[in-house]
Amino acid sequence: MTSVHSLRRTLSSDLAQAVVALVESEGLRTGDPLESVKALAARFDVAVPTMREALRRLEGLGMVDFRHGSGIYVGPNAGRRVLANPLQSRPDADQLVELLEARRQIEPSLAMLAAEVRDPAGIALMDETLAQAQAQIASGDDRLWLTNLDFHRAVAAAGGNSVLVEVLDSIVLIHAEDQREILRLHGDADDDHAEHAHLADCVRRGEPEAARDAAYSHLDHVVEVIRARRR
Amino acid sequence: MTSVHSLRRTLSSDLAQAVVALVESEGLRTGDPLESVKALAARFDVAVPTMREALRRLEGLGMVDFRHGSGIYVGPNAGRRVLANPLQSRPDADQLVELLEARRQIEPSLAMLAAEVRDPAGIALMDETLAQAQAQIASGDDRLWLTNLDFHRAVAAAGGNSVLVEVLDSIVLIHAEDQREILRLHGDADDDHAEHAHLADCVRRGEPEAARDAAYSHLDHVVEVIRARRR
DNA sequence: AGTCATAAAGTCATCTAATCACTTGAGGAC
DNA sequence: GTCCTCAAGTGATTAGATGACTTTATGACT
Repeated sequence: MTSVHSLRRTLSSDLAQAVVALVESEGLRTGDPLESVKALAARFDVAVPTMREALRRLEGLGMVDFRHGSGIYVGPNAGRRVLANPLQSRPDADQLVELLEARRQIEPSLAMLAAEVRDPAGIALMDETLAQAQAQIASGDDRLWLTNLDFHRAVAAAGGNSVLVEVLDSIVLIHAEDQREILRLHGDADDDHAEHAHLADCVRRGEPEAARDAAYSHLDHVVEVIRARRR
Repeated sequence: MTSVHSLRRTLSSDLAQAVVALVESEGLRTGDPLESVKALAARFDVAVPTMREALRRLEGLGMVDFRHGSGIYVGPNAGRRVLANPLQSRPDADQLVELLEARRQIEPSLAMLAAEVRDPAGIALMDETLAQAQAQIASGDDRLWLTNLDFHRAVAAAGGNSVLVEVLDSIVLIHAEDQREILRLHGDADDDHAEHAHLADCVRRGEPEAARDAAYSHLDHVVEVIRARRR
């Protein structure tokens, strides 16, 4: 059952690994420029098209960005271990339910950890996103759904475990575009916000069980809304 | 906080997406052959190197495999939404602890779901990996650590939620190579196996709370073993 | 009939070279 | 100082070539 596929080494796979090692050894971060394709090809003594193929591998993973006319930059996924597949198609109705059920299973344990650890940066992010959501509800801002995603990320961040942050972020990203529709179907942004606020309170107060239950009932509610739509 | 990076469309990114759509529309699965690079280039009316760049993006994600002299095949990650970054370096000691703590937080909820759902395929896999592990312990087989990974995957599978299976698999893959060392440090394969067997019993019997606690104490034990090594 | 060896065709892997589109920085004019 | 223009550098895509690998077809032998 252990995954078995092509293990043949190619220059492009070795080069991709070498670029990752270079990014790490030079302490580069998202947004930092790398050498140009031509310079990298020279550094590793390969042809430009071969270097480009290697860099496209990295680009597919979000580890580098090509900027036309400007150069190659370290991408948003540099240093990240768990990823959302950027090329997977939008979930259908069944898959969306499954996704939300997965969240309903996982997020309570993340909320619990958040209430135990109460990482200050995560707490600050929770507060920030709650305030922003409040303002967006008041002004009818269309971007509320994005802010709600950020709230969930912030809860994960309050647990102080970067792997869990990546996991939650990956799950959320898979159906990011659907969140807008979910919010619309929910039909009550104030109610949704109140559930978020209650969860945040439990986390802030350091009540793991309450936080777990708040996260569960919030996600359970969302699952029910989406289930209802499927009938 | 929402990720912002290059949104400029290129042929290679459009082509990558088009190949994914082609794989889906033709119902292709891991291991199935695609058309040759040359034929794909002709199909999409682009030059071969451009097609190759697009396919390298997909290769980076594990969605296609290039086989020298043979052709392009659908890769192991086709259809998969949550991935482990194949190019991330091995975790250092701190990161390994963080990873295991993440598992300690998540796997109890997966075990709980497994005990609630008891998906037959997942249960069968659990039984199979336990029996295999038993045989490997008896014969001193070096591959025990691989089988133990499969056991954890099987528990996730028993929950019947494919997103959670991918999540668990991704987390496990991040530190796959370290599992060998973890098992060595644990020093007691029989004890480890007994913990697995106990967890499997709870799942089989449909006891969610017991399964959750079994998973937690098992992972907690592993975390302690690794922490001890760090001192 | 089946098996084995060889050659040809097809395919990937890497390279060289060219042209076009975009960005950045330097220099000059005001 | 600011603004504009141009040149240099950079990515994007194409065309073409050679070498390494795999698969298939054909012929010879048993």
